[in-house]
Amino acid sequence: MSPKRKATLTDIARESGTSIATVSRAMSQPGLVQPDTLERVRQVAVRLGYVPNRRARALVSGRSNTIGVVVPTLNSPIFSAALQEMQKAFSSNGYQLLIASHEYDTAAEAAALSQLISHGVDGLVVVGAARPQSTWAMINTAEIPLVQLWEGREGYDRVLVDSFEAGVLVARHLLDLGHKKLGVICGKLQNNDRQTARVNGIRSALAERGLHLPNSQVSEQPLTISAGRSGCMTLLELVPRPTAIIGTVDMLAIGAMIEAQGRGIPVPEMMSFAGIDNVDVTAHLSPSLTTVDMPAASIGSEAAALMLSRLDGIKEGTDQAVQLPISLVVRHSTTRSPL
Amino acid sequence: MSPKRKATLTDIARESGTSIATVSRAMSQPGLVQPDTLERVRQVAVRLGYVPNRRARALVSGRSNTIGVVVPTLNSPIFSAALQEMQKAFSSNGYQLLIASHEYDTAAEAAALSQLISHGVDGLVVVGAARPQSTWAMINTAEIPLVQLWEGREGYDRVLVDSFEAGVLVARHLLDLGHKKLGVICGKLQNNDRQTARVNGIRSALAERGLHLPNSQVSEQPLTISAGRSGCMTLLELVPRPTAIIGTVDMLAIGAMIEAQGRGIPVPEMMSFAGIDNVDVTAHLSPSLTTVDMPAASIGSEAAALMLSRLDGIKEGTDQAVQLPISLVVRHSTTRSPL
DNA sequence: CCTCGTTATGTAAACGCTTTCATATAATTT
DNA sequence: AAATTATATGAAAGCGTTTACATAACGAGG
Repeated sequence: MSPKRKATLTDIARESGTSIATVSRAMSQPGLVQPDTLERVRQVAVRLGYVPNRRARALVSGRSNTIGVVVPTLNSPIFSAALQEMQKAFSSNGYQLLIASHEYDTAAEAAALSQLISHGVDGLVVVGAARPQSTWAMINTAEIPLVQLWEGREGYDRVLVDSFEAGVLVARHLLDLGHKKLGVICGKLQNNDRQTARVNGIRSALAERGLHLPNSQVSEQPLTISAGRSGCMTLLELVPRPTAIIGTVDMLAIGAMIEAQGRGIPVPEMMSFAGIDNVDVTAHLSPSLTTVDMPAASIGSEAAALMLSRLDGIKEGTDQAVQLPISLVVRHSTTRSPL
Repeated sequence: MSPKRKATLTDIARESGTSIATVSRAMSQPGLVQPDTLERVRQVAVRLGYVPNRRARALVSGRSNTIGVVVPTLNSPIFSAALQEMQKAFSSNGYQLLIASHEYDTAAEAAALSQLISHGVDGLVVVGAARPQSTWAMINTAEIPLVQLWEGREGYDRVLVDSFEAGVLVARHLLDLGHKKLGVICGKLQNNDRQTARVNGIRSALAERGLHLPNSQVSEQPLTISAGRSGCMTLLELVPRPTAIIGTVDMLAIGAMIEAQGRGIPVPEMMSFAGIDNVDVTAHLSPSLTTVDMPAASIGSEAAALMLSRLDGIKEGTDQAVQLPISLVVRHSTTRSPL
């Protein structure tokens, strides 16, 4: 029933009375072998259930047809969406995705990258640019194309969305509605340039109006709904209470809004809530959540396009940056300040 | 920086005045080389920035330290959660995850599996057992450990949750509340044994009470919130209207509930809604959603444990099945039938 | 001393594939 | 008909490792 050893080129060569070189060509460059030989080889290949060994192929050709992707976490609709698109684009170009996550730990990220590199990936995709010099050095010595997502440093390809501007947009929107005291719930800021930029954007928008955001009005939290709730709890104790709360990711804003509603605070009449990212659910909540659209899926497809152009040698030389547009999505969770 | 060639064992051997075999041993079995030689080799290795080439290692050793995982989609909190756990468990055991998705297309799944196998993965993880005979044949000839998730056929390791029972639980709950006419919104049933089993479970619970579920009361939809909304729209046109709607995945139930609320139908007073999966948000909706807890994260970690035990050769021989418990989570979206 | 283990190291053969380079045959030109 | 060119195929050289197998050095037991 099942052949003991896996079929190799040598087996096919023997069975089809030809040479290993011819079989190799029949597989990868069919144009180079005569039609009848090709047919014969193919039949034997099918009969033996031949599957090419990509490891061997990778060893000799120096290419593995594999792309390494390192994301902070798989448990986020944002990164899932980007991954999903990359997976689509890469697999239809014959590439496989080697995926790792590091749970926002720089050491874990370095370890993952090192593994991927020694695995021989043809390219690397990472999120953000905040990582120790040693990690950058490792990436450099690998000498393979790198694409950075969301944020990115110069010198490497990158697909960007303006996190700072996202913070500005959402804060300005609330200020325009007359809110003077904001609460902010954000993710851990250390080694997270997306979060940092968003908060900085908020601060900058406040500064434009001569306002200041003391640390007491900022709550750092994990990126979950429950964390959003507890962040909200903290902020509600401020005196006077903020009239609006920004979650720097939607999940936090959602949690915060739910917590407020649970305490009988009418949203948005008494208190406004806004997020950033525009994940699916936000449109369906009641009230629907005002947020800033950050096109995660497009980031994924753009990244794939960028990487593929590098791998095909179409683009060479200097680094490219693609900036994707973001936009404020005003829904029903924000309204004029009651004060 | 000089665009130097990557250091290999040969380079280190030359520079350290020893042989390639000794260097290899120094790397992988340090106990076999004399301390001072070891030291000398290590220093040269560091100086040259040596990184072992896993492809070559994989070629000769026949192991790639890579696990292939094929999921229907990355865009689902269920699969993300499972992947997340697997990633954690595998990476801390020195394995990398090679991930592919197929968007519920069996041909795409077969292609992905073939790619993974030819990549030389040491093990495969798949979701469900519904795939053509040809795909199973391919898996068989690969002769590597396989773990099936959610559903699985005998003869291969599997981590199971009882999808049929999930359907039974949720339907029985509604029947107990006096509901007589149910609407069901489910995912595409073809080649999806999880969805099929859930619907069958619902049908079976109805049959226990002598009730029948005509196809007109079942709406097949993609697995999104919007799809849940449009599924709900269809079902609302039935005369008489169902008094309760089951979404066979939470996203569908959420969409349905939102649609009903949007039309001014009081939930749960006038109409009950229930889902299956118990994803994060369900607890925070208003009203919170009654659902069946399906432990996606545990499925991931159990799967990893099973696979690792196979790879370490701890477990040999017959297939193992791990059955994880599920449970009805009654929240506030379901109540007694108004009729 | 000579044989017998140990222990440390080197030699060389795989692993399965791609890819020059050379050769043989067929097709085209002079 | 000879010379040139194109086309198909084969032989063989790696790609960077691991791993039998062989060799050499060194005490120990007889």
